[in-house]
Amino acid sequence: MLNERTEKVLFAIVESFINTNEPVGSRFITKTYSFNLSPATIRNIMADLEEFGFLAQPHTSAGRVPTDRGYRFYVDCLSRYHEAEDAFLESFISRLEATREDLNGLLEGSARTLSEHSRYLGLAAPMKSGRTTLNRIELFSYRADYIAVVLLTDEGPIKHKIIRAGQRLSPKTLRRISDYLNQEFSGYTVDEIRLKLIKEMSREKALCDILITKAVEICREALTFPPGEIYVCGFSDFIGLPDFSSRIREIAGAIEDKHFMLKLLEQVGAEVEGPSVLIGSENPAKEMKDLSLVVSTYKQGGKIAGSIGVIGPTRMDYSRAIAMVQTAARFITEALSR
Amino acid sequence: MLNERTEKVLFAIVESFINTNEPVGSRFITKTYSFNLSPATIRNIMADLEEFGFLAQPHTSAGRVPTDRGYRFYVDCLSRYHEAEDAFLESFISRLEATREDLNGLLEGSARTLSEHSRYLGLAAPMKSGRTTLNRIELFSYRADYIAVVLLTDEGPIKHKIIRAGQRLSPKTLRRISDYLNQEFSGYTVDEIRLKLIKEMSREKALCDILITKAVEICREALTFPPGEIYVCGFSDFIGLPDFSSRIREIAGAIEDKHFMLKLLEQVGAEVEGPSVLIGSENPAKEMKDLSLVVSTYKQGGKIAGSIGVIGPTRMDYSRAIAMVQTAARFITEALSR
DNA sequence: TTTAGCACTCTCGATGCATGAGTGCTAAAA
DNA sequence: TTTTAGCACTCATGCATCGAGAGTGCTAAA
Repeated sequence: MLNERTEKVLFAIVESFINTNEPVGSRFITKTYSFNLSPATIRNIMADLEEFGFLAQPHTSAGRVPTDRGYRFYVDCLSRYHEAEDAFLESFISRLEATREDLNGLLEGSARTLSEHSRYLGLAAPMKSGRTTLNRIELFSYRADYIAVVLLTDEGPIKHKIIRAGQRLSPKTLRRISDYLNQEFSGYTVDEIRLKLIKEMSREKALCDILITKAVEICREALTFPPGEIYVCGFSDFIGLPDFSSRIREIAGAIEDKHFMLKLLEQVGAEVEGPSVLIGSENPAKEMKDLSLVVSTYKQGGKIAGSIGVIGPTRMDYSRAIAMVQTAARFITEALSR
Repeated sequence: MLNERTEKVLFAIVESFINTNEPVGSRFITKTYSFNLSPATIRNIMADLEEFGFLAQPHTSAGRVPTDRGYRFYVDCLSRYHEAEDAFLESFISRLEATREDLNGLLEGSARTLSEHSRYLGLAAPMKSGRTTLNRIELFSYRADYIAVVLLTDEGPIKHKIIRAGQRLSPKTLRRISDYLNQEFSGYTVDEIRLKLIKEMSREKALCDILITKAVEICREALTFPPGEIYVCGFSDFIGLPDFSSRIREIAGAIEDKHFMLKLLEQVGAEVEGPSVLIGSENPAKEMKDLSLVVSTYKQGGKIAGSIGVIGPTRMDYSRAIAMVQTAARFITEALSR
């Protein structure tokens, strides 16, 4: 559909726009790149590219600006001949290393590193809690009639919750309850446990064992998680980008909404292996219509354990962003598997 | 210094500016309030107020705008004859009630309620972790050579941390270590424990008890907390306020910096009882120079346990804000003491 | 097929001008 | 002595105009 020369020009235009954030004109291209073509020729090519929907003009007599389709072409090109600037990645990785020792902070640290190096928004989130595997569950009595439930998951992050017991339970009872829960449920994912709980409830009725009833009850309540964690870093740099200004409010709202962000990450990263890129209107949510998203999943024990990525303006530096997200994902995967 | 009429005019001007966010002129005042004075008289009064530093003019022929000193006067007036609109507070309190059941989410819920009702930034933070009282400490082995430490505090929030043990410890050893730690340290504040640890370290050397050595080591590491929690809600509404636009970047940066915010809350709320108000340049930090802060502390068991408040533009609705912060603080205090 | 040349379009910044809101001052009224 | 009416003055704002500059599309020549 496009000959090689046309592709090169398109690539150059997208690249220029990413760097300058100004509509790029025909003369600029001839000066900056050595195609050995006159501006007039470039103009002809540009007209073609506009016709095909890769470029757009903000107004007559302005230069051209990439459309989402233009970016898409650019990104697809990148993945071919892109090995990323090693020198840069070096510093990025060494910064990531700092987060390794602290399993708690691994995700947050990665998100922060990502945002600091890209100046976009850094994101990290473990998979929907339903898929995490329960490693251990512990119960302590707390205050008069509360129970503190601590869930250790295989994926690293601990979750805790304080729930109301309704009555005072002796340490011994608690221990027996937690022993029972551990024996029954550890090693299963939260989703599986939910299923088992339902079965358990019918069996329990037959047994009429008050201890088990209590245990099941506690477990049920402990598994109703709050929104779920997500780490979002780099807000201030991101919000200061000249690209939005007008829509700041709306965008800030979307970013602040953790449910929204989690859903987004989940939808995008769910099944794909490497980093995937969503450009502008390719995004499922309209709040994101002039933002782009680069996400990758990380794994643990062969299973997808969560996702990590960046959000930037559509004219983001995809080359770097992709390299960074990929590196970060590999890094986390590796850190988790030690 | 100011006669009663002058004070009333000043009050009216500040109030008008808070409502309209426009420099207020003499005619506007005569129309809106019934002082039965001509614009000319109001102008004279305004000139006096400007001379005293309560008002300022953005430029000749603009109306007057309150200075920080003007706001200060206004706020001091408020505290005299202000009981707040009960109808509004009613809905606020009922919204707060929803957060009561969940001790985990109490602070976050309050911050969110605060921000939703004020449209400013809602803040909540427990006191510097040094002052929290350790209720219980629990250890589990996790993975090969990690230990998950769970600290239950009297104040409600649980803290957890995963630390590297350096070697595999049997459940039995762990239990003995945690028994020892609980026996020695529960009931003390984190600061006190740090002190005790130092003493312990010298004693331990004498005893040469490898178990105690290990215990002390673990405890030391577990007590080095990350930044500390702070809940900040309502970013998007706040950032959308017309007052900043230009300084968004700087302000967003300050807000995102948790260390900064914690320090701010601590400095301000530290010792005072009721809600305290810092207006514009009264703030210790220059990033906050055209923001105002309304903070109050909440208590638990008679001790100050943390602070809660809102941040808004200097022209914020102080009357409402103060009432809300006060109510929220009382609410939390009450919820914690049940 | 490429390119030079040219007319055309549109943005952007500067300039000038009228308008209106608001002030300060002065002198008269209360 | 205090209040007010009147008036001259200031300044931001909006609007229209204008020229410069950047960039385009088209045509005709290379």
